[in-house]
Amino acid sequence: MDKSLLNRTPPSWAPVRANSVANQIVAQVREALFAGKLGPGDLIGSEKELARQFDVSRITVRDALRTLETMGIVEIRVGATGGTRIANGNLDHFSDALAIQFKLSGVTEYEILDMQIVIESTGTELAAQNRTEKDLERLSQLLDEASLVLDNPEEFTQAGQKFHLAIIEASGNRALVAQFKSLRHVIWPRGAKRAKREIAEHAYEVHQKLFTMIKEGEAEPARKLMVAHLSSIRTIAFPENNKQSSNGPICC
Amino acid sequence: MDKSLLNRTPPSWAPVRANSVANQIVAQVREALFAGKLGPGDLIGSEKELARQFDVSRITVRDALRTLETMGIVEIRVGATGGTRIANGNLDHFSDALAIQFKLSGVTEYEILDMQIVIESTGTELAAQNRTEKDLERLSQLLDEASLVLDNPEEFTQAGQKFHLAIIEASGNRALVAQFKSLRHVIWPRGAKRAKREIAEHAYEVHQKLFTMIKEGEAEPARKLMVAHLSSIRTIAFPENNKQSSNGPICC
DNA sequence: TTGATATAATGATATAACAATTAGATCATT
DNA sequence: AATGATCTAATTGTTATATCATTATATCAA
Repeated sequence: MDKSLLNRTPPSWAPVRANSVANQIVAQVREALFAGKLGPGDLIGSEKELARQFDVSRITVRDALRTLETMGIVEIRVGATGGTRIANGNLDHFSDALAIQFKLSGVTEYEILDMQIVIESTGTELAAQNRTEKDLERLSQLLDEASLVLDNPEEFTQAGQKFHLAIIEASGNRALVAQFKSLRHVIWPRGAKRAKREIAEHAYEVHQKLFTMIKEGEAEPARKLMVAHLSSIRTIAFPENNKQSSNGPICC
Repeated sequence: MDKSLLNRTPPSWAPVRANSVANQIVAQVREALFAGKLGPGDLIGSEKELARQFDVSRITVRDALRTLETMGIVEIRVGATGGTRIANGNLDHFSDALAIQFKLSGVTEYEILDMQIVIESTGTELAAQNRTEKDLERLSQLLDEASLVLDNPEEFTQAGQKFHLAIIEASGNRALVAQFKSLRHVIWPRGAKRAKREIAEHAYEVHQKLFTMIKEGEAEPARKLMVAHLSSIRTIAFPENNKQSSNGPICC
């Protein structure tokens, strides 16, 4: 990296902010990452060093680093031996970002609910095909935990969510997990809807069946059961608008 | 927003950076957005105003704004009547962010390709169910455009991608559109793969069939054809690794 | 009415300084 | 020698002040 790489006199027609010095630094680090010149854990340098290398002020470097940090490209640590390093991937950042865009774009709850059914049923099908022994252990453990809190609506709901996530993770597709997480926050934003005892028992039974199907590799039955399960949850969570999705039935 | 909302003396056990003043400002704006107190287009204020409101320096405000901007929550404009506003959703920027995270996380091409097939086949199915007359017009128009550039690999590829996007948009589910877009350029960053004449003709025929099925509401056939179509594209684009996805067949 | 110009608001960048945090070195004590 | 306290240097976090570049609006002249 060298200051000579910075274009201090960009074409006049270009927007200002896109060509800011800070953004040029961001672009350079990004490109170095995709070119394989930088990888997770690599030290980029301290703010002072970078300011000297690029021949810009610390403020400008900070702007760039803040952007890179928010993108999840770098991690910043304070103190001695601190500084900026290439981050390890964290897909949760992306899920958060996508969730924000849903909010800003005015995507409705129904659209998201429909997508949840799509993603989660697919994940269930894949889980039945690809689950490892470790996945099964995890699912079994979560089932046990849930069985202990059947009378505690809040904790049971939480345990149930963990179970659902564990199923998706058992699919073996991290891209799918990332998309799933981006949709997850929507259903229970208020943490309000709580499962009463009888409802919890029913959900627990379904979870047990799902576990068996996934264990036995019964992909299509597992998928169908998950679709029914989620539709049932939707009915409980959104009783006021129990009409079918405006888009008609989703798959199957 | 008021400076009294900033916690200047956080618990000593908490990590430093998470409690930085700048990050507290970020959190406040974010929460205001999700609480509905702020919406797209709302003016947050200028750096100077915000610095006064929060009783912090301009630099600190800038740090926060830069983060919010990278998150896609705000848009910043320079000049008179400039300042920071809550952004409109922009999903296209995210493929970049997602591609970076996939890269850093070591997510494989296969996981991404599988996910693309899931999203796109589902979108096709929904399009056959929910497409409007306007959607059909758009699709028809794009078909016509593609037919004119069968001999121009680059333009045909571009037209084809537009057609695929239009199908997804015809699904009527913006969350699905968002997820589609987020995966879209992850693998083909430069629109590199080009279709030769015979391949283009075949793709064009498939697109025509897809159009007819979507028009006639034949959801399941349309889905299956799209899966086959994408698998075919994958074979062309990734001939070296034509083995089946490590996770086994996806759905259907 | 139109077009050029001045003005004021705003972000972008620079410089200097101090505060808070952190890892590692140093040193005293047992 | 081991241990714990303390010091030190490096680094990010924050503040203050100033200047430059950009941009919408107002003003004014033709």
